[in-house]
Amino acid sequence: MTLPGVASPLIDAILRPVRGHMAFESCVEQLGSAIQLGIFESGSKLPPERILAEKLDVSRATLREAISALRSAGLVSTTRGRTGGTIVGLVENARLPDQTRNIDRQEEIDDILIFRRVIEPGACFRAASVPLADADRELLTNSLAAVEGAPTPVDYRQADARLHLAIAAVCGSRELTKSSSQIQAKVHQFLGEIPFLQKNITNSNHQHRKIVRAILDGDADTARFVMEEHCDGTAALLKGLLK
Amino acid sequence: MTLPGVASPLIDAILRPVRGHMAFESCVEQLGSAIQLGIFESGSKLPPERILAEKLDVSRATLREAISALRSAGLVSTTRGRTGGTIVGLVENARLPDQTRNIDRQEEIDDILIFRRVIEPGACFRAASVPLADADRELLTNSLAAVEGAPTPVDYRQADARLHLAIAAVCGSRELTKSSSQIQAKVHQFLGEIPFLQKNITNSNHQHRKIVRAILDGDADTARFVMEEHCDGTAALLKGLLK
DNA sequence: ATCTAAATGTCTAACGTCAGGCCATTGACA
DNA sequence: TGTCAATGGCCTGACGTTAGACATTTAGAT
Repeated sequence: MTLPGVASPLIDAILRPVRGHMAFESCVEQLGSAIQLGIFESGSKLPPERILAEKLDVSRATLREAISALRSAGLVSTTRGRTGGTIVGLVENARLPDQTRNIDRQEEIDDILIFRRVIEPGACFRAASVPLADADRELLTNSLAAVEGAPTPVDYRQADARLHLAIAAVCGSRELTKSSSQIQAKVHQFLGEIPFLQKNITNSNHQHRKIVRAILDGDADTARFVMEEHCDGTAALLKGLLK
Repeated sequence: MTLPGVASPLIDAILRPVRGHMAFESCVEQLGSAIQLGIFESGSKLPPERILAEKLDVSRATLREAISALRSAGLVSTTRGRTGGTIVGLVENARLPDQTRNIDRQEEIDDILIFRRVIEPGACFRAASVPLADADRELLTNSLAAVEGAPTPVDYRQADARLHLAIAAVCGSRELTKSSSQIQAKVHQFLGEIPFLQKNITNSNHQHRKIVRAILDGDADTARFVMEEHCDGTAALLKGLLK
């Protein structure tokens, strides 16, 4: 299935059961986000429909419609037969049917940035305050390395989202992870609409390193403080460039 | 409708649109929680079905089934005619059909307490960091007064939940408010299962006062720190008494 | 060659939900 | 006293979702 790597421990964390109706839309959104955030790596296979349907807690029929939509959008392709399955394509092409009405948009941006400013520093503080399992420590260092080694802007943004998600995931609260994944999906979407600024990346990388180091060292205050600055930086950028 | 007071500014905040299916269950949960948290005060009338259905974004048929369930549970009673409506009954009687399977329960408690420990201190910090409108400041002082003046344990727990929710609400993020209301509903449910300890209440009241004062004074660090202690106190209590 | 396993593809009956209209009841107001 | 407006109560047709059974395709094992 999905190749082992930074992504795979996150899959189970991000694939929370869809709640009831809107089942189709929610599936498209979750799978689409997961693919665009690189939780499912390009070229890898999605789990079999029956398994995926179970994880998302929807019927296979509904899941299939969602996959069909993703296929129309060019995000995945499907083959049949024994080794068949749904393969994640290159993300560059794809554009999910815009769901964003421009009304309320400014409000939505403010909303998510406030929420983020609460969640992410809090998650850093928590992550640094508790003893972490080796797997968690490794997840963090691998995620950090992936961000720093990202060759292209698209890869960078995906790796960045995964790092942030990983920090939430090691806290051990499903609800917290869920909120973080919502946030990453939205922020990722917004970041895709502004130019890629080298200066900002350099700065972010510096902050990422400090955050991960502080978490691994158990320095909760520093982890939280640097994440606050990091969030403020992104917020300023988005507010400035996205009007 | 609902009497003016601390509750009414919160109604619109907590009544977020239900998403699609599970529509019935979600309605029961939202309305039931709102009633048990005292967002709808005892003896007051719910908004007319047509209005409520619109706010919850469900069909009237579905809403009516939910209300019918609440009626069976003894939470509300309904009268017809021009001045008819659905009246909120005394909460003491009621017991929503348990939705909690005892499996996963410990896990659920840990999950929500971790989430709370992130959300609530973060919300305090945020609330103290931004200039608050007069209405917000008043909401906070009124909510605090309601907690301190609560005559019975049930009232106390309701008022407590509302104070916490109010702090989140003044931050101005719908997502944050939503998370907080989820947390309050769960924590309120758990608190209802442990004895009412005067010592703990005295301590909590002291912390509440400090928190609200710090928020109103713009002392973000203090607000956050005291809320951290407050959450830790509740967490310790629940973990100790709820096994 | 043939069989088996693993995956996608397809169909159907039952159910929950929706939108909207109409009916029944009751108090307020002219 | 009679009318009206606001409210809960009820019905119908359409649609999305579910659960499960069954069909098809393909690669490997026998």
